[in-house]
This record gives sequence, structure tokens and C-alpha cells, in this order.
Amino acid sequence: MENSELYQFLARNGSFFNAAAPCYSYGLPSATTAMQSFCSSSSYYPLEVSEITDTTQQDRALTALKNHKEAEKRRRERINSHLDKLRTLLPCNSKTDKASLLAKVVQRVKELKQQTSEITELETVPSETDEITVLSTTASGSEYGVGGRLIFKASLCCEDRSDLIPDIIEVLKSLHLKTLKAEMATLGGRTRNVLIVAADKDHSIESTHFLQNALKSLIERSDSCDRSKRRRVIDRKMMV
Amino acid sequence: MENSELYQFLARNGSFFNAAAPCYSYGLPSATTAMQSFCSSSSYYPLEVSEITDTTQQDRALTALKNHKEAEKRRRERINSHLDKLRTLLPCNSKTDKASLLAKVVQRVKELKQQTSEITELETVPSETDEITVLSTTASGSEYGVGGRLIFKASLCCEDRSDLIPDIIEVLKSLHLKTLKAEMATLGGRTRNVLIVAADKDHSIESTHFLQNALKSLIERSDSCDRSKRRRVIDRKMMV
DNA sequence: CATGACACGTGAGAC
DNA sequence: TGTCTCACGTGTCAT
Repeated sequence: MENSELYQFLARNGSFFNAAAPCYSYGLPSATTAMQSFCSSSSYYPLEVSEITDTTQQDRALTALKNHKEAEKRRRERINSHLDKLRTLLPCNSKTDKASLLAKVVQRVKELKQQTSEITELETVPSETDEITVLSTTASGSEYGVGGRLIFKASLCCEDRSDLIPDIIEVLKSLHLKTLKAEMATLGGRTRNVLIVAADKDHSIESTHFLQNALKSLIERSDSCDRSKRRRVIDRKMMV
Repeated sequence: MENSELYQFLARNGSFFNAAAPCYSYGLPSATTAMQSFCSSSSYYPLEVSEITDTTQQDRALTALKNHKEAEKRRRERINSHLDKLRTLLPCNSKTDKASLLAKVVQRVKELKQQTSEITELETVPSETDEITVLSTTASGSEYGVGGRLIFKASLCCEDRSDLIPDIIEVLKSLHLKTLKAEMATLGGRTRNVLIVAADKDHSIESTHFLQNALKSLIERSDSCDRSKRRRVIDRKMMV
């Protein structure tokens, strides 16, 4: 508060303060009363020299204000430099405004989080019943370079057989699907394969059904084989 | 500029304006001159009623100022809401300040970008010379839940042989390395395998050497085999 | 001209 | 105590 008074005084009497010391009003409702009473006090204008008693007090207040001003500027620069860094990391030019930039950042972090967890987390404990699930997801928007392709997560659980893997590879090859990650586990003669595959640009969401059907026919082929030798083995987990 | 004058006038004469209309100085060096000349003009204080000529002009200015104020508030809220969203997405409490939060965001986006590109991009064109490279990287900081494990990217290029894959699997199994992704390509009797493997918590950076040595012994085993049948085949690219 | 985005200086509060 | 962070209202510039 006194700082403002100092500013007013210095402005009217030719300040030694390097920066210009302007004098115009500034609405800040929450801090009104003190200044308002000051403004309406008879001593407000003109200011008498006798009121300036402690010069060192002024100096301290002025330097404090100056420090505050500069610290605040540094703080702003720090924040903005991080925002600029984010601008280079995301697909956007340097003119995108802060709010939109942060919106993009939020979206991007969410996507990457989902994508990595999806790639990283596989559940490969075989169940007793045959299962096929095919989930599709667009892994990061098309403008990001890394992804933009459709990602399928296919999980099939069925009776184990030796030529299952080659058959799966054949299916994926014929559908032009690129395997990002595959994990297989067998337990008690049953197997679960979890595949993370990326479609090329020809594919659309509809390819989900093609993949699902192809895998279904795989399992049916497996069913036609002999399913007599249901051996119980220890949890043999193998990763390819 | 006129808005400030209005504020001053209204403050001194009992404003109808809902918010309090304070009067104290406000330093803004870049916009000083006009206001300074206004302050020093004889008509500045006291203000005569004759100077207020156009009431509608006042109203327009006031509403404009009000709109401006509210719009700015909305803008702030928009930015801050995104920052809050980011606070929930990142491992940090709601008390972390903006700059630190944004620093974390920058770091996180970089990490995720590197991790996904590392997992997604494999180069599997075999070369004519034997090669082993093992790179290690911590995929996302340990506090993020998803990763925290050491990730190795191993690339080995050598003469093709039928039992290379089982041998590799055996090596990875013995080292307790979990395969996140594997890709193999053969061309002209030579093969390149690129593996992205994750170490469990027992491992440290030193495991890089174990992996490297194990793969080296693999290649040497391959060398001892017959390397006579150097057949030239078309680019047979197979993904597992 | 209105509308929006930004930097600025400032008071308040936390610590 | 001073130091840091934040919200605020404002001037300015661009669209």
C-alpha cells in the first residue's frame, strides 16, 4: 500500500526511479478501502514534504517492489519457456494460444498413457473356455507421425497345438497386419495368445471383423484336431 | 485510457458501478505518457461536471471494460482448468506450482514420445556383417506405474539358421527378460533380429553386458555351423 | 469496432 | 522476516 503512495509521490515530484512512474487508476476491488480512504484524505493532494519522514523506508519499499516486479517477470518467463518447449514437442506452430496448447497436451498425454499401457500390459493367462476378443483403437492421432494407424489388440484362447503360431502369422500376413507385440502362454494344454497388431492405412475399423473371423476359423481348425492329450503342465510361459 | 478516467471520476463522486472503484497508482511504463500528461493537467483534480458530456459514451466504455474483465477471467479459468487436468494425469499433487507442473509435463511428453517410438520403430534390414547392439533405457520414470523397468533394445545380425529363434528365447528366459516386441527379417541367408525386452526389477544397467555377451555367444555358435549354403532369396520379412 | 490473447505490475497469502 | 506463487484488472496489439 505504501508502495503505491511512494509511486504517486515520486511521479508528482520527479522521481529518481529509473522507470517512468505513471499515475492512473487501477481497479482492484479487493484492496480498495485503504487506498480509498487515503485518496479522500486531505493530505492526499498536495503532498507535504513533512510527511516524508523516513527515506530509508522508501528505499526499502521501492527495492522490494522492484524485486517483486522482476521476480514476477522471471516467473512468467519460466512458465512461458515451458509452454514454448511443449509447442515444439507437439504438432502445432508457435502461434497456438496457451489454452489450446494445453488442451492438446492433455489429449496427448492421455493418448500416450493409454497407448503405452496398452502395448505394455498383456494378460496371457489361458482360460478353460475358447475366447476371441478383438479390440481396436487409434493409437495417437494421425498427425503424430509415430502412430496414426489403427491398432488392434487380439486375444485368442484355445486348445494348444504346434502349428497355431504359424497359422496366426499367416493370418496376420494375409491381412497386412504388422505385429507390434505378441505374447503366448500355455497352461494345461490350453494356450492364450495376445497380439498387438497395427493395420496399414488401407484398413478401417471394419477390419476388426475380418481379423475376428480369421481367428475364429483358426480356432475351429484347432477344434477339428485331436483334443485327447489334455496334459497338465506347469505354468510354462513363453514369450515371442 | 478513458476508462481509467471514468474510474477515477466515479470513485470520487460515488459510483453507480457495482464494484468498488479504487484510486491508486499503477505502474505500467509502456503506457505512461498519455496518463501522465493527464495527471499533470489542471483539470485532473478536481474534476468538473461539465467535462462529462456524453453519458452513453461512459456506459459503452464501462460495459467494454466489464466485458474485457470477464473475458480475461474466463481465459484464465480455461488455462487453469487444463493445468488442473494435467495435474491429475501426472504423478503430482494439486499443490505443485505451474512452472514445476509444466516442467514435469515436458519431461513426460518427451519420455512417452521416445518410449513409443522406440517400441514402434524397428529397423530389421540385415547387413552383411555380424552386429550386436544392446541399448538400454529407462522407460518412463519409476513413479509412473506403467513402466519403471529397464528396457533393452537388442539388435543382432548374423547368419541365418533354423534354431536361432529358440536359442534367443532361451537366452531371454534365462536372463528373466520379458519380450515386449520382436521382429525378424531374413535376406540372402542373413538375418537380423531386433528385440525390445523389459528387465524385471532385479536388473540394473549392468545387465546390458550380460545380454550382449549372451547374444555374442549365440552368434559364435552360429558361426561354427556350416555357412556354405548362402542362398539368395527375395526379401522375406517375417514378424513374430 | 468488437473480441480475444498476451504481458504487465500489483496486492494477497503461504511458508 | 523476505520470498514465492497466484489471481486480478489493465493496456495493447492483432484479427
